[in-house]
Amino acid sequence: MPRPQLHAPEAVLDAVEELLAEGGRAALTIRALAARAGASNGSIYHSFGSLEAVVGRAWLRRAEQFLALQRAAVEAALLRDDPRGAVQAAADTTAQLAERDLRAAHLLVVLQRDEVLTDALPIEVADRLRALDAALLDTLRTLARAVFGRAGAAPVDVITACVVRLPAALLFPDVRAGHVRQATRDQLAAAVAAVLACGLPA
Amino acid sequence: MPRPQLHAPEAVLDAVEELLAEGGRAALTIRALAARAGASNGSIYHSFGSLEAVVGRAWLRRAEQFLALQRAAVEAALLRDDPRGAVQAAADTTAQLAERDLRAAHLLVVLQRDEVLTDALPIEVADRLRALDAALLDTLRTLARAVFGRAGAAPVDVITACVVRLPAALLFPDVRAGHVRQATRDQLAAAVAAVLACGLPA
DNA sequence: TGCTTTGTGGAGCGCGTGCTCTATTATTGC
DNA sequence: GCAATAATAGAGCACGCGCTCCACAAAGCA
Repeated sequence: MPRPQLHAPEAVLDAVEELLAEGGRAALTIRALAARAGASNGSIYHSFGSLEAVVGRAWLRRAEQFLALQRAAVEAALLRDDPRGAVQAAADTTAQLAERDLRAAHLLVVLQRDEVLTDALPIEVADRLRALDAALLDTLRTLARAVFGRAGAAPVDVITACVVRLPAALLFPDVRAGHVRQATRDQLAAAVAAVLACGLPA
Repeated sequence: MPRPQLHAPEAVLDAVEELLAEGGRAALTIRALAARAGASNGSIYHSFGSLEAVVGRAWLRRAEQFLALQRAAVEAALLRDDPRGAVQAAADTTAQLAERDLRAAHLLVVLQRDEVLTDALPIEVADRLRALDAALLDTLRTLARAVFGRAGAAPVDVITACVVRLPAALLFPDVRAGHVRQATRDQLAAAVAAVLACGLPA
């Protein structure tokens, strides 16, 4: 048997989150990461292959956590036969995640998905990222069907506004500031209800 | 008299907008900018002093345009004694600007204010940026007074959600895609009305 | 026609980056 | 003990970056 692993990959991903929280994507360099994780760059390259792959895995870890939370909340509401409550719950997931694990929410807020899914990612990571895209789209379609009775482009777009864009606008600044205020969540709920009431474009 | 200027500074700022539209901030390098503007890097440094200064001036040009548009719309609505209409108009300003000059709106959407106001900016540019901050805050306070009767932190925060955060969430993706849809503007109007109706946090 | 002044062009400097490469170390199976 | 395996450390490479520097060009003034 070979030499055992000294630095757990999970610890490297934690260091990624620390650096991102402190200085954004620009502060996340191989050297800074190695120093923070107490490893060497050679070691990081041995286990991850590239910096993009490290970022991809860090994002993946949190995005999967987020989507699982969202999916559970949506399904619970749908079991209660409450489609609009499901949309509200889906929209509020970022706040939920921030409550449980602020650093996880912070990562997803600081790094846009498009900054993560680049051309040079290892196939396996890219595949899992695309699978997450599909899972989110599936949730959006489920919500569209539950609220509007169908899952075409227009209904899904309205749901996307409620579940993706509005939370990004209202919750993300709070997450960046380190605390999600109740007033913000109330504003979000009101805005989501209003956009849903707006209905489908003519 | 000295040698006359061969490359108009305005043309360089136009080139900035083109590069930002094509590849985001990462694509905006001195070399790319010089090539696009048909100038040399020496020439650009002679008239601007640094890349940050170029970006600052480009942003400034469009932000001043934006704020003038917003201010005019707000004042018109307030003259009609329509405070909530003034908030709606202020929120819709990005869409208005995109209609008149898509590239101007694009610049403001692609580049966040915080990415522009860095430490190393020339004093004059930094001062004008801070003056813009003050002007925006003034507009927000005016709206807060008109709607809520006072301009404390809480009322201003509600107005900020309506006029800054909601448009960023709903309109910016459309601007990036090159076209602001009417349905999106309707959603924004509904969301703004809902957040206003939500009132001040208890 | 110099002289001064200011804009222009582009070679090149120093630096930080992602990444590679290799010697070394730690572990297990024989 | 010794070979086999794989993780580790870190020097170093190539590259692109912002920026500097200076020789030169184009204009008005004497």
